[in-house]
Amino acid sequence: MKPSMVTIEPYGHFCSDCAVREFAVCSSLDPSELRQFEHLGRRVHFDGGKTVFSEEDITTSFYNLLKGVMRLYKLLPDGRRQIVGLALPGDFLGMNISGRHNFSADAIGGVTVCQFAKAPFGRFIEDRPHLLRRINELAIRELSQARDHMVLLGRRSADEKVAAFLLGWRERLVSLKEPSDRVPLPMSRRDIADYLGLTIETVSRTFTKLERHGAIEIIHGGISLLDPARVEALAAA
Amino acid sequence: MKPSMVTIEPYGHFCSDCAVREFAVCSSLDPSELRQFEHLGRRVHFDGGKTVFSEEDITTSFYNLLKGVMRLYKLLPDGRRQIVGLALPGDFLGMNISGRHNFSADAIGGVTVCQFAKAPFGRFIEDRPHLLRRINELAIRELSQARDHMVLLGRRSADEKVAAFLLGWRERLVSLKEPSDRVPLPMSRRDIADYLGLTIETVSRTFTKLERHGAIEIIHGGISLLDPARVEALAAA
DNA sequence: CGCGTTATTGACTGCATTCAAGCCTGGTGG
DNA sequence: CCACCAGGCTTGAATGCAGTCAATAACGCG
Repeated sequence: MKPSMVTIEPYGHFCSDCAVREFAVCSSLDPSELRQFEHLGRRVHFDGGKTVFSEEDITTSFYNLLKGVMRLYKLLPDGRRQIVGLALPGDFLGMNISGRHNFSADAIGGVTVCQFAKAPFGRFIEDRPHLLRRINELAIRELSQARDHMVLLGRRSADEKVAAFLLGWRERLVSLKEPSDRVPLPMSRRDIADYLGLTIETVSRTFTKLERHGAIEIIHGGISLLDPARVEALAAA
Repeated sequence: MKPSMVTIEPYGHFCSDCAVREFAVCSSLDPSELRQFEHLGRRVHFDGGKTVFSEEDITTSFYNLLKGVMRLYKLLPDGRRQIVGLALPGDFLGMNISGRHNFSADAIGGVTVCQFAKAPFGRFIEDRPHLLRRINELAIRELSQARDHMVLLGRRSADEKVAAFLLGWRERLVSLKEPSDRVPLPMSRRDIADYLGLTIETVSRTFTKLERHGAIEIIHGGISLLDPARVEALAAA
């Protein structure tokens, strides 16, 4: 049977075999807290392309990404899109102060999230400052990434953007202990373009240029980093 | 006597007359906590142009901006600069997870900050989750601003960038209860350009164009918004 | 096998940058 | 008080990088 687009597993009893337990928000919880925590979240699966939440939605849930990749983006009224982040397992989504998500989030390929209803999660945090501290850490880390990305968007050339993207993406995957020189790129050229503030044509041309120069090889579903040093030089640190 | 570039006031006894008490981090503290808090911070004044902290500095202090405007920026090795934020009174600076500031911060015009040594401040937070919660709120607000700015940098034209900047800046000043249609711009054209990912020439040309169209008037140290609706239309929401 | 989608490649355009003068303003010293 | 200078700002002309428009190629899917 073909899986439905959104599959919900029953509540509870899953933290023990959770792949992101060590580095997600839940890393701050001790074993007994973790048992209570299990009952707050449920695993939900989204097929590729599905929208998990939208920019103007009222926030009813937080999400802990367990598996897969998500694009976080904002749209201008005329349809121009800027991807403001690519989420990987361990990322925590949904915090805001306006009561609304201020960006949209789609699954890129299949995705599994741990979904928490806002109110009970809020109550759970209430008397667990170490969890709040952990959430704060993650927010500050994202803020730092956001600032780096602003530099890329505002001050780097197309070549530098693409090179920096490949290295940065590889780096993030490595920290999730994926292998190394073969860099999978599950997102489309359009996604890459919208992440880097470019057009698909420019991304495509730049990939081809890098390949012609022997820096990378374009393979199915990703690239192979043939000459990391050369790519680093192009990224202009 | 001409004031020295950095003036340090003695510790303590200043929260009571602090202009940002209501909306800065300290808004989360009750009166008795505030009295303790006073002894942690000291006011420091920086003249215009002075650097308060630099990108690669090890973090030894946090800062609560009391008065003035600061530019927060990152530099590329070849000197290109991207301003990643403009800080106004009430903003809290210095949080990071790497132990180093990951951006630099200069005073634009004279600035007064409330400076907290990292260790005692950390200890003070320890058993005051409401303060941590407040810091988290501010981080999330900044994250939201950062994402908006990414859209501007990656997907907006020069005209849209400048128009959106003027409106956004006015909005922030209004929320600090500055008047309205006269928008002071204490920062230089270079600062504006580096904030918007443009060159000074483009910023200057765009200002002139807006003025010729009757949307704004360029006045000394700022602009006057003659036709806000027109500027909003140009900003493309 | 054929269709629709995604990616690549090419030719041309145009927006923002670069290069280059000139202007205006504020501060300094005669 | 005014002349001069330095730095910031404005304006103009020319260039070039990335975007647009368009055609083709490759792929995934039924």
